[in-house]
Amino acid sequence: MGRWEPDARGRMTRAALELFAERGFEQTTACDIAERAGVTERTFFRHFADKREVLFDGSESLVRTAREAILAAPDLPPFDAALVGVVAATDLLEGHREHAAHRARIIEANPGLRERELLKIAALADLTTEALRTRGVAEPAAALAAHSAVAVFQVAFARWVAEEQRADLATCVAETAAALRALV
Amino acid sequence: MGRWEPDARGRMTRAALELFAERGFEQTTACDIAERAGVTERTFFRHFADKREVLFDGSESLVRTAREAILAAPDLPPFDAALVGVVAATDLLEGHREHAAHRARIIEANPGLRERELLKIAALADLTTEALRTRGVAEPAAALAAHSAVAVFQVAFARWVAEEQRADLATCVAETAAALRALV
DNA sequence: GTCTATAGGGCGATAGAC
DNA sequence: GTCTATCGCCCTATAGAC
Repeated sequence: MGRWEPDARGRMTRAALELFAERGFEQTTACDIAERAGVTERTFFRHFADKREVLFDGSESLVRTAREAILAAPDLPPFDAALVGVVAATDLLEGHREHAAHRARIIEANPGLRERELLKIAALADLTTEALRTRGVAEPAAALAAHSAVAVFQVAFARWVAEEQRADLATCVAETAAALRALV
Repeated sequence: MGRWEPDARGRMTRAALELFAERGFEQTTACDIAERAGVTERTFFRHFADKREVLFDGSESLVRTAREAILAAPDLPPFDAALVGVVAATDLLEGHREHAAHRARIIEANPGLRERELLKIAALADLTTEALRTRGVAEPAAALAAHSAVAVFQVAFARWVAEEQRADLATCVAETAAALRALV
């Protein structure tokens, strides 16, 4: 057995989610999280640029999945291509509605966390724009299609976790996309 | 003459813009800004919740303008009503292209500032959604129309400050809105 | 205005993996 | 030997409390 327990990163993300739920984000110090995970505070900051980042550990793979799906898709109109990326990203969340809702509640309760989430969503929009451009879509169509698809994702996600509906996320996205088309 | 120089708030916002441009956001402390503005650090934090906030002093009136324009508008389809709000907000920026571009460059260079800007944009989307709902628009149409209009604003603003074009902001918004309609 | 806790970066030491 | 993860201590700026 090694000198340290394995999966320090996973232990830290789980500890953080627990502590934020128990006593709130602001009332939890980076030191508390590190302690519960069995590492030092300094190790925490080596894995995560700041305290908020520990809640967004999976976001990079989500964005990468969207990007790759767009690049691999058949030839489609810009908005449809952007939706392909969003749908691929949502696939990673499907089946984890409880966890997503739990996490969303923590983020909603703190403006600083909301801020960070918006940055991650903006990154999704930016990478989607870039992927569309790689597929030959010109500006401003690429940026507009990307922002619209991401707006669909946001609205659909909010409805999905709002508990009233039991539909899966893919269905929410499809319905919301149809609603947008009817609207503009 | 009073005990203190007037317009401490204005002096602080100007000092901050200067210092951020001269040496960057991170290399400027709240203390530096206060010093150049001729106030104490404590006074700075009395006016602004945190260091970033000093760059977003006008954003509240922008959002309020958008909201009031929507509530005062004649009866329109949801997306058109949302655009009325965006256009009203952009009126406040018209004629200050140089200043807007300068400020945008500072924000773009710092992820933390980008984060704050996204929060302000999200506030614009949220208030627009709420205004549309007040006008009788149901969900998810209200949220989708608001997000789409704000996306148009973001893309149009980016093109406006990108220097190549000399068109005014209202023209950029109109063209971008037309592009979105053609797209979805 | 003063005091203080927390965030978070710098640097060197240590101990395993290769 | 190099590379990488962890640790410990020092530091400053932020931002809230009194």
